[in-house]
Amino acid sequence: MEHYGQYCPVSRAAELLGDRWTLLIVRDMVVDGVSHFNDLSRGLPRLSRGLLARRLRELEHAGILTCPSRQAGRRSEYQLTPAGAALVPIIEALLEWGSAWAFGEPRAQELDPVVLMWWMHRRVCHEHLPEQRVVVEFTFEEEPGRGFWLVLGRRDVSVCLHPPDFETDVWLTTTLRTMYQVWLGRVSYAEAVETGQIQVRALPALERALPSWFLWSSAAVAVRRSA
Amino acid sequence: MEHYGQYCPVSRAAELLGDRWTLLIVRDMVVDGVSHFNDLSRGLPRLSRGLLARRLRELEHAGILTCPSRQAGRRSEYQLTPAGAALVPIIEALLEWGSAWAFGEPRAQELDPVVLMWWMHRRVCHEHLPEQRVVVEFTFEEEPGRGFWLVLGRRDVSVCLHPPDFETDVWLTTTLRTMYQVWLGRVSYAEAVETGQIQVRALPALERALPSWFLWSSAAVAVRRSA
DNA sequence: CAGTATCCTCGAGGATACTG
DNA sequence: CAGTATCCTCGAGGATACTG
Repeated sequence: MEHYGQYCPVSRAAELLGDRWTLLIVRDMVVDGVSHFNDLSRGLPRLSRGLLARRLRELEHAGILTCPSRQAGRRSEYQLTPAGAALVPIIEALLEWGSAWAFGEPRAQELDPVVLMWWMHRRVCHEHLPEQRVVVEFTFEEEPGRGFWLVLGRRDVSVCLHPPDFETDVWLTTTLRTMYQVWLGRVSYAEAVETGQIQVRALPALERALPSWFLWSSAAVAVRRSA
Repeated sequence: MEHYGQYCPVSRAAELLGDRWTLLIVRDMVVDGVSHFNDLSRGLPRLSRGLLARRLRELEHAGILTCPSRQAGRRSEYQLTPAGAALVPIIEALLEWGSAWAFGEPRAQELDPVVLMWWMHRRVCHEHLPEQRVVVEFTFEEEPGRGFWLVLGRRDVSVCLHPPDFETDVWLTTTLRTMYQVWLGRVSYAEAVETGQIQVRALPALERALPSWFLWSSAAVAVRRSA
């Protein structure tokens, strides 16, 4: 960002962090430990890959992250520097303020099923998963005729937008709106099931265990506190 | 700012606060209690008045400030709403991080004498001023042949860019660079005088009292801690 | 997988003049 | 004093195609 021309730590910080998308890239890295180009890109689908590459370069130049493994064709890994790790209080302050003063019902454009699946797959509690791989199929009423699958294994969790090679174990039907609200802690999963906002079909043991598999959003605590 | 399309409190906050200049307007209001259009404008000379007006409208629309006294030709006063007052932790987090990771020597373009005078006049300790009005004349070596005056009265403090109607009581000669460093607490006033970086000419009583007149920057504590 | 290069558009914001 | 209105420029960023 162009310099503000003010000898002040706040404006210096704003120069490095104020560009569009920059704080959301930092959020994903700081809060959820995302570190690969494609993982960042999939979580920020409205950010073009060209601009993501540029923002990462700018953050590197600002001393906020490094990419020691950068090499053509290699799976490069972005790591936060100490300056980057020190951004936690800024993200937390934005989270607290946003939860209290800028949050509410989701906008239509915010209800992206792929982003939600991508977020959920990042926040799975591997230790609570069954030994055997489980496949959860999501059907959202806003997207009829389309399915979304989470393939949950202890080693590896993946998102599928087409039927995976494995049989579905748990069928979950709800609205995108409800699933997002549960993700953010505005409605508890148990409550959504009780009130019929989420319908589950699975073996009873799996149905009972399901809520323990997900950690939900890291923002949920702040959102619930402000509710 | 255009929506990010993510149902997340951090991105919602970034949408409201991420536009260029917005955080600096908030800084001036939250930290120094600036509330009038022209006072904001004078502290942010690189922000055009048209854009300042627009940003204030956006902040009003975002529920961060109100302007109850708006009326043509009236001296309107912008006030922070509770949502605006709740921005303090965000500004503080930016200040701490900026002091630690984005601060250092001033850039040439940051050494604006008018902004410094304007900042200093906002942070005067009225109770410590003499009963009689005092005029301090600043000469900066980077701006030879030009003078800057602070007219310090218990009731009213003003900045003059031309010789005021009152006689100068204190002559202060230094570099803009030094004065900015003292303002931000990177160098103490006493130290700058001892080492000859600031030269003062005044009656001994006034010379002794002078350092008590100024509160220096609200950022000085954080800057000094990170030094 | 993780980008770069190129072309193109549109909107942010400056400059300037004007006003209740 | 505190803005608004108008015109104009330039650069941010999307789209697309390509690459070690």
